[in-house]
Amino acid sequence: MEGNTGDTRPGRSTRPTIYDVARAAGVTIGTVSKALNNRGQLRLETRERVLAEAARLEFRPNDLIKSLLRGRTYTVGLLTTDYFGRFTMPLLAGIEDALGAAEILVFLCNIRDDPDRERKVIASLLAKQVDGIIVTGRRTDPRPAVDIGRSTVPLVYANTRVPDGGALCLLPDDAGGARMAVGHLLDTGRRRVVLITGPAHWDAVAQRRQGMTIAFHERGLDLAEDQVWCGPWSEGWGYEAVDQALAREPAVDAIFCGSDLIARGVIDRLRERGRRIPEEIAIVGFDNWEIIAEATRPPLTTVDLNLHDLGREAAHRLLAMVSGERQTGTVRLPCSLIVRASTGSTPRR
Amino acid sequence: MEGNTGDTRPGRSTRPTIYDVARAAGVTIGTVSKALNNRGQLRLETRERVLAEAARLEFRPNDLIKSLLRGRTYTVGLLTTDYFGRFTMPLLAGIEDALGAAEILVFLCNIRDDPDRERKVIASLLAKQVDGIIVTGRRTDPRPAVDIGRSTVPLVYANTRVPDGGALCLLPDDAGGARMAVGHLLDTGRRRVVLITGPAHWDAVAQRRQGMTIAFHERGLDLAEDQVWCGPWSEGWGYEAVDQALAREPAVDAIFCGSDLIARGVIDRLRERGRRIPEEIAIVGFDNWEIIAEATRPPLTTVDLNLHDLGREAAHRLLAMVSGERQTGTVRLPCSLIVRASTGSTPRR
DNA sequence: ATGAAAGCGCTAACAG
DNA sequence: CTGTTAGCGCTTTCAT
Repeated sequence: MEGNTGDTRPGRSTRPTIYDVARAAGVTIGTVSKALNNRGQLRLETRERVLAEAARLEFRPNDLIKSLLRGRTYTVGLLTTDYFGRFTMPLLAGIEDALGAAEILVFLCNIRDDPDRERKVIASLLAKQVDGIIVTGRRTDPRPAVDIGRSTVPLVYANTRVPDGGALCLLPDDAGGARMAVGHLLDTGRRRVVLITGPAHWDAVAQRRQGMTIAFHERGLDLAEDQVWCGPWSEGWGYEAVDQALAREPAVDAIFCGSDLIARGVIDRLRERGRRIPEEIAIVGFDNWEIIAEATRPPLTTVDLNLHDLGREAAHRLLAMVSGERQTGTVRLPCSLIVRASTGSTPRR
Repeated sequence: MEGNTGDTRPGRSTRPTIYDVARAAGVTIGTVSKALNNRGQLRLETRERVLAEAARLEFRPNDLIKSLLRGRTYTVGLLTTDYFGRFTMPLLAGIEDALGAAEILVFLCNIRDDPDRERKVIASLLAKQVDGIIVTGRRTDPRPAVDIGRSTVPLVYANTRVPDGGALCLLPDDAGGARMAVGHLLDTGRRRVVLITGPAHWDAVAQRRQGMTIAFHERGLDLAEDQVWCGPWSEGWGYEAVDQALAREPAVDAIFCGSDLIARGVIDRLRERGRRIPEEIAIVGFDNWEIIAEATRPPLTTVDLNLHDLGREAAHRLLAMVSGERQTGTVRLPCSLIVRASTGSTPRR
């Protein structure tokens, strides 16, 4: 006598329900509910018998109904536009940490920079009654706010932001990271530092440049316009930019790169040109993309965006909002400097 | 008069329900249901009035209830162990393609090689009544089957497999990809080809080596033991292995690499040693990790695992299983050869 | 200590 | 053409 054997009610699915357990244990569903949820007053013997039957039938309560009753589904949506997952996956790991081991599950939706897809995904998430939504992106420039209509689902932007001041946006502190990185270069005696970075109109580029400027000012130095080289976010650009930078200022003793990929191109070109790293020129990257940063020769000192922490923070705050707290504003979370051999321990001068 | 204004039933949430629409339109919920779902016989005027009220109230039907009624949730679970998302994200994109634009949503769960976490995630997915589960992994070696107990949720393994013959496992055709890659080398006149690859005990390594052997045999050649170099999956290994391989056989004219990362190390070392690519030595990689493969100098000919297609196929088959079809066995899906400059167009001999 | 019954929001069969 | 009602599987009073 297994499963639903003997069940006479029509239209039943094959999975055992609370009715099956009740019948098997010779009690009513109310009693089963109490036994399973450790509520109410039950004789120990009854409770145990119910539990035993539930286990024997491999009864699994249906969360849909609990959700219906509680008004919470213990699910959240994560919107991303990041095809390669470089940003999304660490963020997701942090989010999962904050949401507990499978306590709350995450719908990951790639909206692929398609507004129509975004609309559909939002509609679907809302229909599925997610407890909250986290929106993330590849870049930190402002994007249009997600349109959730009259819905009041908690919403957090992580590694992206919107013009709307009522929204909560969590971003890495790019400027702070750059300030640390360049501070490290200056404090180890470098003086002719240039910046080779991505497109000037990117928010992250501006932020990091700003951080570099601050590091300079803090030491009574100035960052000149011609020490900054903007180009595409590619290894190839780093490679090319080295020639341009050295042509203008042959005595460069440090290069701060806007990304690890750019740093990789920079290092390759410097080696080809016979410049020793870090003895003659120190290099710092940005992203701590380990597969790159640990493979350069020498390994690359770089800034870690701490996206895992950012994800955790985003989820924590989302949960706070679910509990009724109001959270707004733009928050910058600290980056970390990961020191490897490309900046050396002993400066040249 | 907006939202729930006037609602007298107690314990109501803030979101409008079908009752609100019914009252606003001056009909009963049955009529609203028919109007919203385009079912039954309704006067056009009534239907339009209901729709108008629903739109005005921004009524969004609650999928939880539909799921309850239909016995399907239009959600699937995706289990992964891939922290960086290199394999997961393309797979997910393919899965999303097959599942339609937000028709079906995906719970992405990173189980981090933790059996306990896996158990919890499975329990949670089953409780949430997912329509199916796709299990993926970083490597194609057999893993223990996922334990879903007495549940009958459709299950597909993608880019990973289990010993259980009753399961459906979808894998890239590593051997076929290697055969194409090496065939390409041999057909463009290379004869002294070596393999620099990952750890010998990885299934993918064995498969690719097997494919290479086949390509050799098809042309009446043999792959000798000493033409194969196994080591870690790292750029550093590729770099080192070049020296070892050239020491044993200085006349090598092609290197088939087990991964793009290894190929990257190989290319770097060859350039340092002054060997011209592809004139003297042709290089083929594996993975088509574009950010690497397009940045090597010259750009890398490599094998694409077509994970996007694999994801799509996995989801298609999962849906077929949801519809009652039975699917079992291990299926290998074709890889593609992406020809770039590292193999040249004109062979040397 | 246990049973009975209302209800979560909606669909679908059946009445009227 | 529209209204009524019985569930979907479970939790939670309220009776007994």
